[in-house]
Amino acid sequence: MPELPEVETVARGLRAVLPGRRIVDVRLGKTDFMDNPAEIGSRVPGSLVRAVRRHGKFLVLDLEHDGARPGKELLVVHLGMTGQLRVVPADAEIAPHTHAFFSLDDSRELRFRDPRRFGRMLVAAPAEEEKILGPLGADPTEVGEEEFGRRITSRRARIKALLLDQTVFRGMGNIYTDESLWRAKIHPARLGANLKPAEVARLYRAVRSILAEAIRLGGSSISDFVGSNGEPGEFQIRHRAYDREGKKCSRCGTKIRRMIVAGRSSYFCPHCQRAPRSTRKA
DNA sequence: CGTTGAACCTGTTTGC
DNA sequence: TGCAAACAGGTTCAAC
Repeated sequence: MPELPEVETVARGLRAVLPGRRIVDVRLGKTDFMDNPAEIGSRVPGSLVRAVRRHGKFLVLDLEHDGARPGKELLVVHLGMTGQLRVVPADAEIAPHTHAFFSLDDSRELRFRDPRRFGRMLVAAPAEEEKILGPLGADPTEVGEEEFGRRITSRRARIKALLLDQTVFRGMGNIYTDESLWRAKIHPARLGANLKPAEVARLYRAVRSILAEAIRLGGSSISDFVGSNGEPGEFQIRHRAYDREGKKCSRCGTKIRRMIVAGRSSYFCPHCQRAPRSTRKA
């Protein structure tokens, strides 16, 4: 669920409360989704949170130790499918599947909850950042139109696969990919290299406007997404394609269809988004 | 290069 | 009603 707008929502929420706070204690539950749980337990306590950043779907907390053993650390978190990061009073009830507790110096706690444990968490030295986040592609909210087009038209993979590929663009997931393709009137099975300039231009505008609006509305809450303050997002009410199989396209009235593209459920309007010859009929 | 399917794990929805 | 299958915002890896 957490795609770029949801992770951005969490990042903004954490940014409002964490910088300047000290993490005084760390307690861990299940740790099978952590790269180095023992290191998290030993290297995070005592650190000061300097900044909160988002890189694609990754969240990065810049930590700094002062005193006896000064140094910087990065706490890297990926929310996977069902991950949540929330700041709550230290005595708040513990929700099921809460696997990490970071006690703060203001009687509150940063908690990580993840029922499916598809998330990821690790602590790393700043020098390791490039190795971890370097492979990620361009941020779709910052990329220029020219580079956006180049990354698409230079490839013969399906546009859906390209938008989902985190080494092409970082942050898009199944929801925003379908919403963007619907708005741009492009079928998910089209090949990147076959998109015409006008289509690339439409897609560029669609991606950027969809992501911007989703961020503005705090992301999409399909079943359980909440921001760091526990508030759900509201963009799901604006969905025009995702999870709308059988419902009418809001542009033309044709029923939205679902098909598997790039291994993922893909929702599209068969009238507005014409299929390429390769997949037509069947 | 590009595609497909399975795996990771738990919870919810759907179908018979 | 009840149980099993299908499905879910993500990523990664093997096989073709």
